[in-house]
Amino acid sequence: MPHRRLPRSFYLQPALDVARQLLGLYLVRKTGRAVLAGRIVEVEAYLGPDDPASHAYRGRTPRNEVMFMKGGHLYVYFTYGMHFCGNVVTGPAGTPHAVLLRALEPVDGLTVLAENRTLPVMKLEALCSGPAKLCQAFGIARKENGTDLCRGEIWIERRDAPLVDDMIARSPRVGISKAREQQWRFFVKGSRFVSGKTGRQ
DNA sequence: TCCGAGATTCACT
DNA sequence: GTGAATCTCGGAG
Repeated sequence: MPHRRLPRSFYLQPALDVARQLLGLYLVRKTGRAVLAGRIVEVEAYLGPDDPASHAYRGRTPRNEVMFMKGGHLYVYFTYGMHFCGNVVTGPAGTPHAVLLRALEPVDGLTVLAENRTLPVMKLEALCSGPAKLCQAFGIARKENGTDLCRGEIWIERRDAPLVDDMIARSPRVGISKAREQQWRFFVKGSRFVSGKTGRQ
C-alpha cells in the first residue's frame, strides 16, 4: 500500500470521528537526518465550547488560537512547566475542536526518537507512551505550533487497513478534573504502547 | 506494585 | 497568585 498523506477532508470531520479513525494511522516527521514515524494507539477528543476540559471552552485566546484554524493544523501547547503536548485540529475554521495525540508505537527512526528524549529510554514501550513523551521524541515544540499537516514536514498517513471496532476501546480522559463522565479517550485494545502502566487500561 | 511529590513555565483569573 | 490535557524517581507496603 503506498504511503499517502491524509487529505484535508479527513480533518474536517467531527473530532470524535477523527479521533476514532486516527487509531492505527501513522504520524510521520521528515527531518534532515531521518524519517520518524509512529503508529497512533491512543488519542483523546476535545470539543471546544461544549467541553469544560478544553482549552477553548472559554473562547479564543492567544494560546489557543490555532484551535480555531481549519482542520489539519497542529496545536502544540506547553504545560506543567516542562512539557509539550500535540493536538490535531479538526472541523472547519472557527470550530475549536482538537484531538490530543497521547501515545504512539515507534516504527521508523527509533535511534533518533530515543536521542530526542532527555532521559535515556531503555524500553521501546516507554519511548512515546504519553503526550509529552511523544512530542519530545518527535521534536515537537513551540515552533511546531500551527504546522499544517497537509503541507509541512509533519503529516499523518495510512499504511495498513483500518482497524475494526473490536480492536478499539474507550475510557474517560486522563489528567483532567472536568467532564470526567465523557468517554472521549480512544485506544487500541491490548496495545503495549498506550500510556500509563504497561498493559494497563 | 502503588502512591506521593518535585520539577519549572506559562496563561489566565 | 494559582493551577495546569505530565513525567519520573524514590520510598513504603
